[in-house]
Amino acid sequence: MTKRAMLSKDHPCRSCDVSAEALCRALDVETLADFRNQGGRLHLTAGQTLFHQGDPADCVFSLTSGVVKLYAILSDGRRQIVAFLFPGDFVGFETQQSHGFAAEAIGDTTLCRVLKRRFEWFVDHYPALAEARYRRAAAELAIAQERMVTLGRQTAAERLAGFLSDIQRRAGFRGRDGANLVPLPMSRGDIADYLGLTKETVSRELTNLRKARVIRSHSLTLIEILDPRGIGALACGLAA
Amino acid sequence: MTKRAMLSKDHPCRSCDVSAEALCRALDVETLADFRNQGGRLHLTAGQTLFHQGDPADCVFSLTSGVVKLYAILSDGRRQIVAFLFPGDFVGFETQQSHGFAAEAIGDTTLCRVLKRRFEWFVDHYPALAEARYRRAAAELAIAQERMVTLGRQTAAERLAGFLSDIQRRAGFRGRDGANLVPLPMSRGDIADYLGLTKETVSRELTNLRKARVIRSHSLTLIEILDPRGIGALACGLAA
DNA sequence: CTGTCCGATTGATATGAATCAAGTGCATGA
DNA sequence: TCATGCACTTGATTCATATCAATCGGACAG
Repeated sequence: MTKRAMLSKDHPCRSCDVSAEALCRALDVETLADFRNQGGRLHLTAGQTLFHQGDPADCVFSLTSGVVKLYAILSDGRRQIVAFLFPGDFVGFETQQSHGFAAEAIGDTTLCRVLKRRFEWFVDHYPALAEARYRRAAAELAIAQERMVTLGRQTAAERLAGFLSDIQRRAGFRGRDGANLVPLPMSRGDIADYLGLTKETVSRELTNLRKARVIRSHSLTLIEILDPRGIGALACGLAA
Repeated sequence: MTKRAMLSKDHPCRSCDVSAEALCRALDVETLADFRNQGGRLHLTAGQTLFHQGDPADCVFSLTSGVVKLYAILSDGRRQIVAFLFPGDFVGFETQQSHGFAAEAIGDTTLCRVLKRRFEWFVDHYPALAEARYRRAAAELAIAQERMVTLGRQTAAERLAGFLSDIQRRAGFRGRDGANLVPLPMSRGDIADYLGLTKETVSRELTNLRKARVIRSHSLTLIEILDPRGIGALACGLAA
């Protein structure tokens, strides 16, 4: 690629269809050209691990397509999924030397990878990137604190309703008939480990929502929200 | 106070006995003098509210003495304490206009308060402060993620053991006889709402630890850890 | 001292979700 | 087309923790 192309609007990062919130959006075109030369693309298929708990944390990642789960495993096999990462999400806030959590792809996934040292050089030299990184960390913190409320004090039905709302907000889309569609690319077991429940309970609560005509299943991995109000009310713990 | 005093090692912020991790430590003496003029001290007594859920978030705070609880209340009264704040801790990472959580003093408390706009001016002009703020936010995020594991997947006994370890690390001290002392200034109900349990369960589990000779109570608000290994093993979910 | 109050403890019982145990149904390959 | 496997669903039962209900005990006022 010519230098001209690197600096143009045709720069590959500019055509990246990742969400507008991706950290690299904080960089202007010329900086982006430099930045891009630092990293590489990474493809993962379903079930492949990006890193394990305890691995050295020497890279940062930006998710461009697919979904990744971030999780901890306790000594006896209990698992807690700390976050599902969607396109535009960033991995690499940890200031420690090693990853406190494992990361694994759910389905095909593409990421941009940059050496953490290099990334930090950019952060030091481009205040807008530092600012964007801080804002993302603060936003993640707020999300994590909300999740404490869910995990500590909500019932199974409330957790699931909240989960569907969240996914709808982050990855939901409209069908051609205007249907409120929510993709569930992760397994019931993954949802359970995200919500602090078992897969059986997740399954049962989905059935309840279905029977209450609040949702409708198009397939195992695609549901439709028929009653957004109902979901919202449940998620807030307002309904009985 | 003379300008000379403001710039000297005798600057009041320098004699502040807050932990070395306080954000203001990122500022040098001269900057600190400017910074100090922006804010004020705030004293709260037991049970006083610093701010409510939904209040405008126009100030940031640094805790210099005492303990504060940060919590959410659901519509039916369920409560989740998201964090206990100790001296050196910072409040004000939220990027939203309003507080997502309420903050209330547990016992007598002193805080430094700075208008958020002013604080942000300092952040923009002193990269070391921006860096320190980011690192604190990232550290809080890691703590929050660990807490998801606790709240989602640990048993009552594990949660309590982990809690005692945490408090010991943050606020524990040695008795004159070398005893491993842990202050518990918050009520059993507060501990319960922090751990996603009830006060009765907290009380019972404390009794179990006492009977197992893992801890000893000096008073309601001061316990001694007799068997740190035991506590540690339980906290990790290693013991039966 | 003594009574009162309020948080903590302890006990009895209830319950939501986990666990254990079959099915069901869809996708995949022979 | 049919077997095979796997994830999901559904049902029966158990269990950890919540809830309900007495005490207990230290702090404090009178």
